[in-house]
Amino acid sequence: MDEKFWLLKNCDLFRRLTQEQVEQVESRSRAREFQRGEVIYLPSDASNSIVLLTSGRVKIYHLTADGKEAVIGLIDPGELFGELAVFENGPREEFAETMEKSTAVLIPSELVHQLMHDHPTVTLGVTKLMGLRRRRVERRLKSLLFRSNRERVVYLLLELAEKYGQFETDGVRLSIRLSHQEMANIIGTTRESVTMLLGDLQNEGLVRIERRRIILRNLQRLADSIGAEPPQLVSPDDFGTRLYHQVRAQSG
Amino acid sequence: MDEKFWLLKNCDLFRRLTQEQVEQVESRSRAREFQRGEVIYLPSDASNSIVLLTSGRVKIYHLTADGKEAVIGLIDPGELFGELAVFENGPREEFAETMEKSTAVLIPSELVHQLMHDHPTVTLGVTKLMGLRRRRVERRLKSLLFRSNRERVVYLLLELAEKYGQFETDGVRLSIRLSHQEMANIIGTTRESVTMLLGDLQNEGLVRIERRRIILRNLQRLADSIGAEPPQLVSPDDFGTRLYHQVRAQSG
DNA sequence: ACGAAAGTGTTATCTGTCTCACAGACCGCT
DNA sequence: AGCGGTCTGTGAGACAGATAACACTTTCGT
Repeated sequence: MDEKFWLLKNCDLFRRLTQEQVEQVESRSRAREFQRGEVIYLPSDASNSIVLLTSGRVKIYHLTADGKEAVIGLIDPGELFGELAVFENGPREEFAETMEKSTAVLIPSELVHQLMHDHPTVTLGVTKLMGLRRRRVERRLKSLLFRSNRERVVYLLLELAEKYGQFETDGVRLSIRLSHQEMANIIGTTRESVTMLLGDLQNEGLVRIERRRIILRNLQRLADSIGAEPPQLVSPDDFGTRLYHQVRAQSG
Repeated sequence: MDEKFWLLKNCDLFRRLTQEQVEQVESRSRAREFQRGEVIYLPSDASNSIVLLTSGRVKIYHLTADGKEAVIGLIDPGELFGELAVFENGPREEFAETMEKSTAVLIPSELVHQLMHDHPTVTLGVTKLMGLRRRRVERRLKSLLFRSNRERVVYLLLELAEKYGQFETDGVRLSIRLSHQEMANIIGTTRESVTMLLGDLQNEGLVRIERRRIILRNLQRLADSIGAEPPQLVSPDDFGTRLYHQVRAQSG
């Protein structure tokens, strides 16, 4: 079996399909490799397929009139994106761009449509996906409205910890590397402010930065400092990550 | 037939149900009237039902640590809300509060669950709803990140025009009345700034304000002034509004 | 391993927005 | 019609954050 589709078979959404249906999805989808910084789709594209990321990382963003990137979300291996295509086939509204070398499977939206029609679990899965992602965006919205830059940075760190945090002896290490500019694009501020604020947090002993890796020394104290709940860390062997490493082990 | 449920029968989501099923929904749901400013649910509530607004207007918001309302969205008659309850029955995250005297039907989420199971169209409807609302939030997010207060106000006006705008001889009138404070809570700024900026826009001839009603003199010019697309106005006889007036005519 | 490109750290200056404070307008009630 | 409460308008002062400009460091491709 083609290893490129390994993830497909095991993706939440398609797990319950019959062998036959999986083969149909495989045959009608195409896998593609993208270099770092390549655009997977852009706003003027007709949205006739949804995308499953199999390795790498993707950012979804809008471009403002003066050329700034307003990042809406990050996508990790095992996650679907561009799924609004299921309902509309007009142009999309956002950019999807790889942040590192990545591979993705493009699934025609008619196919998904058909699967949803035949297979209630698929529909349910899509609904759940939308719901979860919507909640994520709503949380982001609330953590930006009325918030100072410091609060935004801390929120971002906590949010990242939830998804990428790994417990270590001296705190929680974020297994993702973002440039200050990229962080600024997520929280709507400038690169300089991010630099300064991370410096402050380091001086206060709340975080430590070593070779562009961020370690949160004390999750609780960090959360307290902005009156938020400390996040529930997703265990490092969660679904997406597990698959990711398995696939890498196979292909490496 | 109980007039309170008239909307239920004709709501997008339930339109395709059998007579029997509609009756089931009716019998297991309860309609309630709320005064202006009443809270329909709050974050600590268990989310065991979803809500259909039949008249009035509701705001969905989060409360920040220092007591500010971060408004996530407005709900109009015919719209469902609190629908994330379908997936989780932990506590909710937001407040739902009426902005005027309203009536709403509370539908137990197990019931919706069951309907979704039996009736693929219902699932599809819920999915569509989630997707659309997510897109709305994402647009909001992008129109707040990196945006000055002026841009935010203009965005808000354009967004309101899309939903509440009615063509008149001298421009587009917004058929919704929001206080400056309420607008500020939507775009994450202060009441004073909204007052000033609306004043500016009026001086520039872009809007006119008469007795708390806002008229956008020139949609195109307004949109141009912040490098945005002028919105596609939903015709005033759209689904929700139409039903709203029908119901009011019946009960009046 | 080297050089170019990308990312970081830091400063001085300038500007938009928040805060606080108050006066006046309007609105809904009885 | 009148009154109380909620909204609107405006200004002065303080401050967070944007901007711009630069030196330094790290990373990555070949």
